[in-house]
Amino acid sequence: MESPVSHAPPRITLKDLALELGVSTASVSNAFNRPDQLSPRLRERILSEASRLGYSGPDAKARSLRTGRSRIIAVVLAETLTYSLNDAVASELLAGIAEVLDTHGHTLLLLSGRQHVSQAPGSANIADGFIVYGLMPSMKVLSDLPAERPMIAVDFDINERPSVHVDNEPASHAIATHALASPPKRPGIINLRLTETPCNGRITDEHTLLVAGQTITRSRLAGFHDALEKHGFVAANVPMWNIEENTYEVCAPVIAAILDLPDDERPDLLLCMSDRIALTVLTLAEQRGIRVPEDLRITGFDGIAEGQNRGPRLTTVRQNSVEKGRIAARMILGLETREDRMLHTELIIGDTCP
Amino acid sequence: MESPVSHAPPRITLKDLALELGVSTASVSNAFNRPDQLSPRLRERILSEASRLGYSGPDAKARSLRTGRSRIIAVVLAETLTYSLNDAVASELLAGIAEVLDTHGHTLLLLSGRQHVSQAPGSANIADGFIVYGLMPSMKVLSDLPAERPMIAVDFDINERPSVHVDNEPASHAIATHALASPPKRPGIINLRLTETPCNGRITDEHTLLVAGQTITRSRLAGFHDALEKHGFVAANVPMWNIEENTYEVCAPVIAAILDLPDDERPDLLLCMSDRIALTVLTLAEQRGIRVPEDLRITGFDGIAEGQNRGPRLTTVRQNSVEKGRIAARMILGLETREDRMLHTELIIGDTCP
DNA sequence: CTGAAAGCGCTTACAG
DNA sequence: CTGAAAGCGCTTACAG
Repeated sequence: MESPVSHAPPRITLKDLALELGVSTASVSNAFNRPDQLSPRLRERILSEASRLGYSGPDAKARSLRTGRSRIIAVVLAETLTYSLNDAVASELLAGIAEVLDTHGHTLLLLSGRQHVSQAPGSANIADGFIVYGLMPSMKVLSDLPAERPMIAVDFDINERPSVHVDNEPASHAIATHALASPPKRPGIINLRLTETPCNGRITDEHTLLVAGQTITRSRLAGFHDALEKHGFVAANVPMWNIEENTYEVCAPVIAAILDLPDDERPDLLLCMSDRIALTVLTLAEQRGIRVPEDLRITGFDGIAEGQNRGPRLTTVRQNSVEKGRIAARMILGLETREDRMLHTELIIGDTCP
Repeated sequence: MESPVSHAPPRITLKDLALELGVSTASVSNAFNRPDQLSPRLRERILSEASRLGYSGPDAKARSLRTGRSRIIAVVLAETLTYSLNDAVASELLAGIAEVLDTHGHTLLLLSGRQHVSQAPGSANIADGFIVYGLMPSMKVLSDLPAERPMIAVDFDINERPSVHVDNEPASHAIATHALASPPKRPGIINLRLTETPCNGRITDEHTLLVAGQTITRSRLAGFHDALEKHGFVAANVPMWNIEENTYEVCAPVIAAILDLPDDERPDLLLCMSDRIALTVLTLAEQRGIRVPEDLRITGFDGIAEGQNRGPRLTTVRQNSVEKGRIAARMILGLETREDRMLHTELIIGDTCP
């Protein structure tokens, strides 16, 4: 803190410190890493001298090379970091991961599957393990990671690697069943990233959907469709829209177009694949004087705080993203057996679809 | 990807690869790092053999030791990671930082000033530079960081280090002036982390406030007080409450107590130091049938999306947290001169205090 | 409890 | 364009 930002920083090393003190480098190392390997007296002397000379402990680069471990766990996010950091669900996942890593002396490195192009060799392989969140735009990102280190997939699958999921299909089946208990005239579905090629708007026959098993949104759709069929609707006839990115800005135009349909075409129930989508529907409906739930019922998915700490409260399905993160982190650290996990969700009946 | 999680991973090194190919280690290194240092033919041969043998590039631990640079920038957050990741303002800052780092081939390591206790030597000093966000609970966190590497303070100050701020005092002066243009009967202020000892509720004479210059909320308070005095109020008589953590859960009880005051004691204008606080006031007011803005006017601070993409829209001051992050990141990378910066804010007149 | 020594896996002048 | 060699700063058996 004291030292100014100088051009020739007198970087002091463990060896310098040992020399200065007239002890071996082993003792200095032990003073920092294994207190039981030397006398408290000597340890004290070493630490105080270190502090005096501005030596703040062994260099992490050298230590990680020597020990083969960095105590860093990387989280690889399918989306851009900018998006992920501002998405409530991703943030909760990261919070759960960070909580466990922190408790166990590890730190969190953020990587994106949508990096800037060039990206030379990359510092990714400094990490001791990888938690991969969401369907990667390219599998190359993953194959560049060192295969011998542990890797956990969250919300999608990687060959031979354990994954952590929530029960997407039962969850969306449950919420759709709840919504359909009082029959809508014109149900509609707003999907999230479900088409093979980008589509931000109505899904038509032109579009190919991602294959089941590839994305969780396909499972959510299956749950909706099954419930619709059971309630006498022909699933294929229920209109669907697609949203490319789970942000207000990207959702808004698609939803505006839906809400601006003539009264006799406008859906009176919208099953949304995320709370972000549902909240955007809610805001735009309020702006238009469309009454929720009288004229339009809305359901979400995720159970984020923003949908609950407000009025009207969102009817949704809560997934415990924090716990998802904790489990993934514990598996990476070897505190929990590395095997596929499936978390349960909880139906929350709010005001937007009582 | 193929290889199973085995117990004895046949970790291959650059040297092994060189041996296998019958070339020098320098050539292999150059194949990955400096394409111009060898023939395209040889480079191709090296890369394809590497790929065949499952060598995914030079080990980052060794490279960072050798070069002295890790291409990792650490962000040290004053709050817990769990809190910071779920806070909109912190997330925007991180997004701005990540955007710039990503563009320039760097990655982001998250550290917290409120770590788990023991935390041995720590991997913090693996980073090439440090962006420190918010007043640290203890300065020890900072003095443990290597002093010779660049460090930027955001939203607070560190001796001898450049800082990035927004114009807190003018901003809160401006929004208070706007609010006071139509005179309230009973104005009140809800502060954020302003007391020396924790206080979640009404601030009384018992409490000592943090010193000016130590925290941005003190500057915000100065702006409020100055505007109040100019409008004929005795600042010292305006009731103040304090919130310990900028989350709905922590805000709610304090705000509930304020709103449940008898009608003739309840403030009719609440100047809040964050949008999170203001939004919580809004939600709890709606639940109680208190009309906003007729019975109660509310102002926020930050300009987060959640306060704007909804109805009624929050009246607030927008700070560009993303840009704050971008600037800090550019300074750390040496893309911008390392000097104190002050960003301007923008008054947003929403529906909660027209 | 201490000290001398090897080596983690790279990159980079340097000489050819 | 290529190859031999030094060394980044540590930790860890190992012998004393």
